[in-house]
Amino acid sequence: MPKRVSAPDYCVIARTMDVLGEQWTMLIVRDAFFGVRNFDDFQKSLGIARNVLATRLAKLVGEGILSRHVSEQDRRKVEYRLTPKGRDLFPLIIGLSQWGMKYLHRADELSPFGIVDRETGTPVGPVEVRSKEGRVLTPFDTMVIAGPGMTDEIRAAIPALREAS
Amino acid sequence: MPKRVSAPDYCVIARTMDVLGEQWTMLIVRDAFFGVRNFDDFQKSLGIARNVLATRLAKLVGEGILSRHVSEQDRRKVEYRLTPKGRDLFPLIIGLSQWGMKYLHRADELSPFGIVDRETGTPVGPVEVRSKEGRVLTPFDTMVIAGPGMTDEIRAAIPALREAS
DNA sequence: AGAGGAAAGTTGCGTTTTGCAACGGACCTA
DNA sequence: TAGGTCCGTTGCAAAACGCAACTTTCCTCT
Repeated sequence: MPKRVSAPDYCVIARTMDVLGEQWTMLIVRDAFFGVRNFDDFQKSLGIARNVLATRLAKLVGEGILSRHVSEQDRRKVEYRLTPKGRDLFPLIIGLSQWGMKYLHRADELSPFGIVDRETGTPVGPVEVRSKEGRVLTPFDTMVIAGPGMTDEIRAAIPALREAS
Repeated sequence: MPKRVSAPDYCVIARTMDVLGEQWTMLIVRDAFFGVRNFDDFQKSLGIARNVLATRLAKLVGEGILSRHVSEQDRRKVEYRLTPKGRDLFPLIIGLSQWGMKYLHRADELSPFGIVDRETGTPVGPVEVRSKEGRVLTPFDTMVIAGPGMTDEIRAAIPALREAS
């Protein structure tokens, strides 16, 4: 068991990173979205060390993001499939790919693949933050406010949040 | 210099994870969105080791996600601020927090803070994948298709993509 | 039934990264 | 000038990772 990287966990983002933030984890999830199911296919696709892959898959299964099924046809094979909880990572995977496409993709490169709306065949739209009414929001259009669980301890930890109290 | 974790980089998600996927990085970015600016504030807020924080900040600056400014008033202080490239991580940060809120937040817990639309004061809406026309898309509503840069090598690496060619 | 091979991990070992805490240099304040 | 603040750096121990060989279970072919 890897040591827990104890960032203060009053913020759900810190907890999320405890679950998803280890090396390789998001790439394994990406592969799962792309239809990869078996141990060896993950391993070959990623070039990850087998022991690390075993550890990561076990954690993802433990967290309920992947489920583990022994194949009926060939009981040597194990299938890892996204659970609903795992499928809810879809916007994050798409968001990562869009950010990377915008900033990490050289203009002269050709994309090896794309993710499209099955109905129209056109690429999915940009993942955005919106207001309840559907307006697209930038960071400047939002603010952090204290909730009912705010404590002095947390206020002390993130002085920048003071204004938000 | 940390060794590069060379996942095959034909996929922009892999490259993105090379930039953002190290431990602590997204938490540093989160803090930056929350208004944290200075070295010691990052360090105290996260409880991260100082040497690792120094390494991460240097990388984020090198990648153009944060910019580094020496304060005019007090030249000991250094300010790290999000660049436009960094601000474009907004949907990812919000997406992480929403996923965590849905799956990692106990029902009996009180939220210490929330992110709201500055105009209406209401929480931001869910980060979703949408079609060009605005329909919300699940993974089942989308598919992966081969692009102009698809090669046999890549097809071999991700057999599950075969159907997509 | 037996040989060969495929699939999913496991183990041992050397390298790399992280955590910790003390230290250093530059700068500000009194 | 003395003391304190802020941003890192350094040295060392502990943990995680990469590599590659190995084990186990099960399938296939003869």
